[in-house]
Amino acid sequence: MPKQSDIDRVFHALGDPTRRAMVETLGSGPASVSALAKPLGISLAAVVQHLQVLEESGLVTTEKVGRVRSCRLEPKGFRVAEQWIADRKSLIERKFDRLEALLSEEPTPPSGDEP
Amino acid sequence: MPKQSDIDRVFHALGDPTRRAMVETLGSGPASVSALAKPLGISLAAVVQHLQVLEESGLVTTEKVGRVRSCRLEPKGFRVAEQWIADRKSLIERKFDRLEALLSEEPTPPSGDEP
DNA sequence: TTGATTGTCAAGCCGACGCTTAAGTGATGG
DNA sequence: CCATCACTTAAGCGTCGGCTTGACAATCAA
Repeated sequence: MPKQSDIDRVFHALGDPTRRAMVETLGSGPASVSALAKPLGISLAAVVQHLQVLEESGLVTTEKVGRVRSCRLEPKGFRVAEQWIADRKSLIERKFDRLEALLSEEPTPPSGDEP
Repeated sequence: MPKQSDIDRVFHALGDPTRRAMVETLGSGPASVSALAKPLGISLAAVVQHLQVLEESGLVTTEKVGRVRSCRLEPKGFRVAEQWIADRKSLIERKFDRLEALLSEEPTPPSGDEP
């Protein structure tokens, strides 16, 4: 089970549109820092800062070979976010089910109480 | 398909730990503004501000009856976030599959090209 | 009506965050 | 070796976001 601080880090990381754009770029395969920077129109330094956040959140891993750092998506962080959302959704739907059961007043309810 | 601005709003809303705590509270059923404020230890005004963000993101709906505003989770916003994450994850896993295919050098590959 | 409850609005404070520039490091190519 | 490339680090700047306080509804109970 992921710790609270893991959840905090992942959602904080995904909260920024620039970082999400980087994640989307990485969706089509590993990329270097400058390749990530190009479509964003911001400085390399800014990208590096975002990468640090993404790495600490477990959404991205990087590996430096020679003078280029290669970045790729990491499933771990995504599972954390996915799980949290799935948990909330299941709660909503459980309520919905109960509501439906109440509203639909079936002709043959579990325990008939109509006249 | 959700618009970019929808995605922005949802992830921005979920990016704040206080708002996520509110969502978790609402997981066990609808609650009033002051009920939401109690476990957080912040002012009512702050909670109302967070509620505005949550409502604009489609994660929460509220309805005022009498002098109490009742807040509940709304599936719509969650689907937006879930979808975005699922999309990224599918990309990661697709890569993984291809990698496995390459690494495992099957004895009977789809199109044999060995000597 | 009076008073308490429940929430809303406006203003302002302040720390966190995203970004920039500038200077520095290490690998690579000629 | 020297220049270039691909980052990295540090410092600083401006804005945004979360929170508070205080004044102001609106509703309910006695």
